[in-house]
Amino acid sequence: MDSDANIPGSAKPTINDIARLSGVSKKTVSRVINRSPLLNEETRKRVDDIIRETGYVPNPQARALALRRNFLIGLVHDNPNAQMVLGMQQGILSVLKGTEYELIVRPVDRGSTTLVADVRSFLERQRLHGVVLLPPISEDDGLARLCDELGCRYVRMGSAELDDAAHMVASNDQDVVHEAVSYLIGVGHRRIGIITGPTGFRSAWERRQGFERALADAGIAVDPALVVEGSYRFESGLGAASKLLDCSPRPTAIFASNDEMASGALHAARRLGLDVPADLSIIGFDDTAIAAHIWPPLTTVRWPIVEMGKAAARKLLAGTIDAQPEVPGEALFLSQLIHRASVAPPK
Amino acid sequence: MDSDANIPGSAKPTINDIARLSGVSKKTVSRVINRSPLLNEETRKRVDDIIRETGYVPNPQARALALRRNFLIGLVHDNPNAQMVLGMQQGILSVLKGTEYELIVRPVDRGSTTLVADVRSFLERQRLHGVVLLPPISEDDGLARLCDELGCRYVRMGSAELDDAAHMVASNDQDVVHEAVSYLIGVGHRRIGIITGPTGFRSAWERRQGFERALADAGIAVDPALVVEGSYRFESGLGAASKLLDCSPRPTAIFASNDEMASGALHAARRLGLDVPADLSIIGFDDTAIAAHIWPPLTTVRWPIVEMGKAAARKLLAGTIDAQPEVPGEALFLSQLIHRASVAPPK
DNA sequence: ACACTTTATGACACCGGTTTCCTACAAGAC
DNA sequence: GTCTTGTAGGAAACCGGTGTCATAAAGTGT
Repeated sequence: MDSDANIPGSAKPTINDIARLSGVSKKTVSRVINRSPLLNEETRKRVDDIIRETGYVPNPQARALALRRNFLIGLVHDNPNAQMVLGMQQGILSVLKGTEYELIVRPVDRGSTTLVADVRSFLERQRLHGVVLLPPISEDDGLARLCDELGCRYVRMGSAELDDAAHMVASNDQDVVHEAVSYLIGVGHRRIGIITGPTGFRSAWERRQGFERALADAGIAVDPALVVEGSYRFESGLGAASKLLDCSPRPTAIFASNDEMASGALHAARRLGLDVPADLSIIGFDDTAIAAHIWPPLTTVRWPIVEMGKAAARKLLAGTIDAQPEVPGEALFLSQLIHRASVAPPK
Repeated sequence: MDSDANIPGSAKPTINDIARLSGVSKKTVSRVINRSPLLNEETRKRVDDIIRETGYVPNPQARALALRRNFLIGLVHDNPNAQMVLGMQQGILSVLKGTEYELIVRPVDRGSTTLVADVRSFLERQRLHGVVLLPPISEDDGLARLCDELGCRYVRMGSAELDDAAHMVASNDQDVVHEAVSYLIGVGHRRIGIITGPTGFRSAWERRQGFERALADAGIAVDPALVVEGSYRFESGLGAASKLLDCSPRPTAIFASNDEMASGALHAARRLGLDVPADLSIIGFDDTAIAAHIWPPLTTVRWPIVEMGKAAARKLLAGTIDAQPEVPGEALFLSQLIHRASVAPPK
């Protein structure tokens, strides 16, 4: 059978071995591998059998050299949220599994002035098949242009539909925040604070927009004192919530633009002796592990992150041999409000 | 200057271009690239200047083919702890940064019967420079043997020093748990429960061992009823803690073998109306984000995970051009007990 | 002055695929 | 029976590096 496939030290078969064994030329073997249509069925079968018998697998390095293109998908990110990055990886990898593509991870510095140059040299060197850009750097149009210029496929993850839907996998942040804040209003809250994400982040802007729209729709004016900027970090949530809870009259509910800041807000409330949700309702965003495990369990918004990763990978593989059917309209994913125990009617 | 380096469409220079421009042979350029010692200083400089001027970068695919070895480090894992996986990635990547190595991520199924075969085909295909094995699969000797057989460098991450220290980056789980439990005993606890990790995991065994040794050293007998197995998941922590708190006399402290189970235990205590730490002290393990953000902030053990990642990468790069000085004795890393607010003397 | 290293470099094959171009042959048109 | 036309498959060059070995020039000892 696989006589020499497992003998340690025995070299792996190459395309030449297969050609010799099946009595055809390299090129014909290559045609078999690449499912060329102009091939005699009988020849194909003969070569195919040899390939199976020997356990031959084409050498990816040689292919990459000849094709000037690697079977690698890059994940370029600058995102501190471990769960998000890993969720993405998981989604992408689940689609890549069984194909000849592999995932290569490239964290970058958003702050760096050489960001675009760094990514450029990475893409040029590795000749990736495609890249997935995670927020916040996915919001950088310069990177998208770079990919276009380099002929590298790309998908941008984001919190809102952008113009180039072809390259976008997005979630409906604004709408779901609208829903969340409307829900707070629905249970009776009128003074609602928001801890926003940092200025310049699309996600921060979208979420804030959803917040303001919900208030506007309910005929509630936005009190600027109830809008405090955070940095998406725990400490900033703690600080921002303290500031909000100093206002008078005190807000009865807070929407935090991510879970980490929401848990900071929870701590701030506790320091003031406030009970959540009796004295203060809190809603977060992301549904990280912490949301479910904190006390009280946090009402929050769940991003279908793994699904989005799958969609991104499918987009990148579209048109290749390994392509999976692309689900139509899967550019926009709907986040979901997860009801737990951090919301109650105001006293 | 870099006349054609940035003209879109202009092909990237190859080794042939450099050879032609500097009037030497390909081989000599290759020698310059690889810092060959038997090279005239003057020639080197001339070629080096051309390389700099043109912005030439060797094609990694061609190198991989010729060398039969890729400049890729693999991260093979089957670990549900996002923070741990990402921390590792971060550590590894910080060492890889600036080198020509890239990181390629490969999650696997521990359960799968084809585990070793999967990893084998992955390694054979990609011809990685080396791999980092994360627990729990790093505990599988079969994989280590496989790497040896394939001539692939590897580093195993683990929770205890194993025999092959050359391939090991470990933490002192047992000792630090001993320290943690001794600390509980020190503040007065006598009935201490443990939620262990699942049987078969080295980390679970080590932590349990540390627990038992600490009790033994204090002359306290281990009550089998106070040892409950968990699965490292939140729900199992909740369940296990409920079981422990049903015992009478009730334990006054619980050591949970990871933070997720510790937070489950916290919930169990809250359901029974128990105050942590007044009625029940809890110590966790991992220092995940949740530990600091939960209420009360969890006393726990911090793995120097990023540092361990760096060490692993340094080990894999040792002896290469990109090698960084290997810190001697960095096979064993010391975890640290982080004191927060979930421990108090028993009533 | 001679053989004998040592040093610096080049020619050429090779890694394992793909692409281009060409040939041989069979089928169909006239 | 000759002339296209189409199809299956092969030869050789190529992708961009590296290894092996040969060679010319310079240095060394006697």
